[in-house]
Amino acid sequence: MARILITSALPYINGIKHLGNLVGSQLPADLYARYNRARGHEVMFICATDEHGTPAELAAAKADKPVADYCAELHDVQAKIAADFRLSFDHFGRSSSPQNHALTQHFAGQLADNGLIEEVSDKQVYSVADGRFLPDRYIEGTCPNCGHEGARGDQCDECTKQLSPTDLIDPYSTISGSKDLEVRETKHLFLRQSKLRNDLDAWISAKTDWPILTTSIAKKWLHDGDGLRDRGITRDLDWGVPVKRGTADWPGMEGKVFYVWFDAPIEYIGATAEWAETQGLEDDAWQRWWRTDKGADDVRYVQFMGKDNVPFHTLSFPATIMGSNEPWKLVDYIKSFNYLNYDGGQFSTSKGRGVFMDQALSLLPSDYWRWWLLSHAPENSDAEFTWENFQASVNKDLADVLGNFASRVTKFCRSKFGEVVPEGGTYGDAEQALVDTLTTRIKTYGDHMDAMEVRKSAAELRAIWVAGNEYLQAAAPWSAIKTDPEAAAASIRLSLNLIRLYAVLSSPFIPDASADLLAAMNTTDDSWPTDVTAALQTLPAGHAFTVPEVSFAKITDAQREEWQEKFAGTRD
RNA sequence: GGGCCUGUAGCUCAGUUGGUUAGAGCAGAGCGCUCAUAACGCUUUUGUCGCAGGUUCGAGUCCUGCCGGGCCUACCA
Repeated sequence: MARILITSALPYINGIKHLGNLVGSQLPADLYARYNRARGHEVMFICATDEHGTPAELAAAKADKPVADYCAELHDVQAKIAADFRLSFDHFGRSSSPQNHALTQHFAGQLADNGLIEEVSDKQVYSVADGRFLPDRYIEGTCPNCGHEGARGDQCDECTKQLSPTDLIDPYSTISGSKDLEVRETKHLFLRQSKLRNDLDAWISAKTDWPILTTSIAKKWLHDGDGLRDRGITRDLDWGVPVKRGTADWPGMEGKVFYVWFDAPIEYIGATAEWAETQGLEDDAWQRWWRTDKGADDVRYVQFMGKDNVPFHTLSFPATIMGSNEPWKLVDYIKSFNYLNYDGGQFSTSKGRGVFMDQALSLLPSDYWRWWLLSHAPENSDAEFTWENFQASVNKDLADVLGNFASRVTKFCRSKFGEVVPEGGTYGDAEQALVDTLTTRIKTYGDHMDAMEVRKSAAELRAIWVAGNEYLQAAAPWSAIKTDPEAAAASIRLSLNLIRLYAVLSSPFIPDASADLLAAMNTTDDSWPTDVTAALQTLPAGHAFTVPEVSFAKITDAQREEWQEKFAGTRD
């Protein structure tokens, strides 16, 4: 039994995430977590809300709530939706937790002790009306290059020129619209990750089995221009982890907090500590996942994230870990994803374009979304969600191939033998051929899942479902029943066991339907098949079952058109 | 501007270190079955592998150039 630590990139706190966010990190991480649990491994699956930073403060202000209250509320909202999507986190934490505060301050202290923190005085734009320093992109004005009037302080979208806020003509705050801006001097801590460049480069270069997407982004940052640059890790904000050097005050840093991108990945550790607390366990319970001197040596640590998160997970966070000079667990594998687009354009949180997690669940059960999203995961390039494709895929795969199989077998059995596994007959060549096919395919399925090849796993699972229909067609118990009832009984006995097997194999993708099928088969045996012949004898003759409800109702053309219309515009 | 990814059947995608007649699912066509959510099974049509050169006995695969799509470019997170 292996021990596997799985983290999903932290969803930001300022609202409900869309399907593109979901498929880029949380959902594939859940697939991997469920699969490894099913294989009998010890899994720690961690996620949390990322709660600090300017957008959180502004969202709270807009909602007219104290930021702490706002984050607490949105955390609960996100936790509820995650649970409804059957994301099986062992703990869904908060980056604002006391554990993360302490850990973040601890890491900063270690880094400072090791000469990896530098104090840098910088000039930043301060908005008097807003009473805060503004990140570059919260300042807009006229582009000095092309004259575009809506240029942001970091870049002009019109001519794509890189800008500094002070370059802008007639700059104003995008928060208040105020032009009462001034440049103020402010001091910040910088992580001297440039000093770790060679270590990081060697580490990344050794990861030859990582997705190209992951390593190419890391190498770009390592080698671009003068190489990896140092990074500011503090901000002038109220909401966040106060800057401290371990437990001691940090002279000159009063009133400042750590930058959200410094404390967010540390929350992977913090959330595991939160988990221990909620379980009433001591520190060693979480440290055995994270400290190689306390049992984490044999842990395999896998991270899931969208490509936008890759630089922080390949460089900044490892620099924090390495630079601490303490035996913290470094990531072993980073699975990164491209973006999912929506019907010809991008999903957009700010523009409310696309389908959001809560809306999705108001239309259909989570399994529909899980199946489509995972079987179309944007692994090699950006992928696109269209309602036509969604309808066609879900109807065919889930309703016709899998759902109908369970339906035709159980209903036939009920009408001919009653709701009990029939006895009699023996297995022959057709059954052996099926076993051989399944043995091969289940092995392939497992290999793809181990490799986190999400689309290929889905395709193989589907092929396993198809094998059942092929067998049934060849065995044709509806014909056999007339001349050789024993043969029909044997086919149906096998097919009923096949339903149970499908429920087990499918559970990482579609946990609710799998649970329903197991319940209908009146069994709690969800053990992963190692010997297919044995697995297909789990339900013995005489075992009672019930005909399951229709697992997957089809999406009608009318529904599809209605949803297409409904989500074409923007979210209220 | 620079870097990276990508372009394969009508659609969504596989194609290992270059090696025979380029594959899968869906859609289309034909046949079969009738237990089942008009579901299932079998058979089957379609490709100048973005374009143009080059290397090679041999290129979807390697090299160069061009065209199209996308992402990143360090103060959004």
